[in-house]
Amino acid sequence: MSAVTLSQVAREAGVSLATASRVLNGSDRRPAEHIAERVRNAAETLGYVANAQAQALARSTTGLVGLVVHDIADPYFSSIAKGVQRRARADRRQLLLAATDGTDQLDAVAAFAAHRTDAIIMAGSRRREIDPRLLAELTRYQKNGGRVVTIGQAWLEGAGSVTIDNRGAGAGLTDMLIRAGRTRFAFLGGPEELASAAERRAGFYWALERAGLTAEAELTEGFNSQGGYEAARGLLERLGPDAVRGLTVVVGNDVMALGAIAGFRHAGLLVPDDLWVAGFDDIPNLRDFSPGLTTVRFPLEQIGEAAADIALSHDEVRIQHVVGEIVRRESA
Amino acid sequence: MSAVTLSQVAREAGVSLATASRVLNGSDRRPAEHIAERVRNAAETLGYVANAQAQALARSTTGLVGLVVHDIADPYFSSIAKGVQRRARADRRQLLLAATDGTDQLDAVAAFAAHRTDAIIMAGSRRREIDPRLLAELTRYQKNGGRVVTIGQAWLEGAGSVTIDNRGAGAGLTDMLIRAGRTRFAFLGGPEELASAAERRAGFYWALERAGLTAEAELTEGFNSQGGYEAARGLLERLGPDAVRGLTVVVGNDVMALGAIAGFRHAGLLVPDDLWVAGFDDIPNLRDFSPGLTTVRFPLEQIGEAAADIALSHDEVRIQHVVGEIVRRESA
DNA sequence: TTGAAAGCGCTAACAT
DNA sequence: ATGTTAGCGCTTTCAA
Repeated sequence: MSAVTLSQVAREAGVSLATASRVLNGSDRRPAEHIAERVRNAAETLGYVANAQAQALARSTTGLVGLVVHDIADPYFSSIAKGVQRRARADRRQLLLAATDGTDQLDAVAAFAAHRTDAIIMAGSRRREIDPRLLAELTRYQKNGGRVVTIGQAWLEGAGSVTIDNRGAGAGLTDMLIRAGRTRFAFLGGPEELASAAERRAGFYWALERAGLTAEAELTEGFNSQGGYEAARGLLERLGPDAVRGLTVVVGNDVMALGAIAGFRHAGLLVPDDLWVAGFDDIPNLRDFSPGLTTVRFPLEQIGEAAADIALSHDEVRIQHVVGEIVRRESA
Repeated sequence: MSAVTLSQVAREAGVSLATASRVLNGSDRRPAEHIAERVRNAAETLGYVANAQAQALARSTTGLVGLVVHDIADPYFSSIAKGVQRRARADRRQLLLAATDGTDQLDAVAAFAAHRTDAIIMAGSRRREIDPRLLAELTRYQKNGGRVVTIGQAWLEGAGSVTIDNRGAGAGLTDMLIRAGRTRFAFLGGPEELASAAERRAGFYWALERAGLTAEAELTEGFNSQGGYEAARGLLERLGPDAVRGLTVVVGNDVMALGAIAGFRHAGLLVPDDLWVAGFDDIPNLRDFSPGLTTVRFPLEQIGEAAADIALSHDEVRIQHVVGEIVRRESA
């Protein structure tokens, strides 16, 4: 990575380092136009590309923002990432992306801290019990002037946040279904350590209880398509096809719900003919799916943008709350 | 972004800067264990986090790899990104991600060059006619020691590449369909400037021609779900529902194919009852889709990994060719 | 084995 | 308005 340096440009243009810096890399002081011209020409002919590392060192700010997601191939996270990216680019910031597959959030945060990102956005599924080392790392990062924004819940003191009303979504969705006349329910959820999974489940039970109903079954699997598939098969195994017929199955998220529908279908049960299924998020690929999945919409890209906005804003740390919107389609 | 510096650690430990550097941030020279211990303790109590920018400046290598995609929310690209990320992490590299929405690849590359990424992976849809400024920027980047890897086609001299056999896939898929007895075809494709779109289309026509067949229609729309939907509606408008019935519709990629199927469905035409549809890529969310989509599988995550592998490998630039595998499902 | 010191490329006081 | 120069935090050669 050798490259043309500023001083080479300065020499070529016959000006000082400082002048070259001023014309090439913004400054409030504007050198005379004829000299600026000379510098620009020199830069052009030499092929100068500013060294962001050196600038970062000198300016003590990197223009980097870090995003931690669980799985970038999951439409939930990739939609959020798209929003973050868009907002970051509007500010000419670069995005450092880490996909953690769940475990090594700590590594990712440490790497971001080392790279002195100006902000870190945590979209990774928050575990209910947060690794104290992760907490310590983030806290230190904040103490050093870094801004952190959490998506989902506001689980870090001093951090900005875009909170998602998972519990309300679970309750609202279930409630709507009950009012639509449904009485027989089951829940397929993700690991209870995932806060969002746990909250959606809690909302589900809260609505059920309020209506004097009880769930006929609950299964827990991975918070992904495969998990949904397995949960569906597990439900069938546990209850038998006859009992599953007529059930309204609330599933922890859309990706998992699609997997569950596939699982039921492979067992010969069709949604919405034999049973009903609903999910959460309203991920973009739902659009092409048939039957249309009843779900609770969270505007994922906007959530990403909002998180980036908080991360990049210079005023006080904000917490923004997002409430889902129930979208009724054919599946339930 | 103030933070504890190495010299603070060195002072605290009562050793020189050099020694502290050697124990904390790897080196072939290993200080005595008892002194290393002291340094590590000092770093721990002070909360030292190495400054990657400073290290980059001193070492003249950043440990960054840049990835340019078209749309990170598109499963094609997010799957590739997942593979790249995985491989990068195995090398403890950080991933700089840019989503370009098609146009500003140049900006993205310039930013990566400024950040002195060790490598740049271009997964963005390559336009047939490459912006000469983009070419110039990448060439300069290479001249300065940066490695670039292109995914799709090998369109940059001196760059590594994971090439995708789009033409072969188009021909193979169509050929298979013809041998299965299909005679009436249509093609729904993406913009002709996109190299992959154009190649798949070329393969389609090549196979058709060889069999003495001609396409009954061809439409071009956006290379995404929405484009597929519109193309389907357009096809219906052009040919009328009766002529569309019995058609085998080859679509430029899976995302677009799913959109097309939805478009047909909304018009009352069901796949595979009324017509057939096939796509390309075998994106992961196909798994839950019904009817199962006949497609040509390209191992997206592996392609990403391979690209990263070439980008990070120290030996000569490699070009790896990936041939698709036809996956026959219910849709065609 | 350990330390001193010269950079790495740039910015921003401070001088002129 | 332009130039000089002292860092920014770290690595690495060269001496000790």
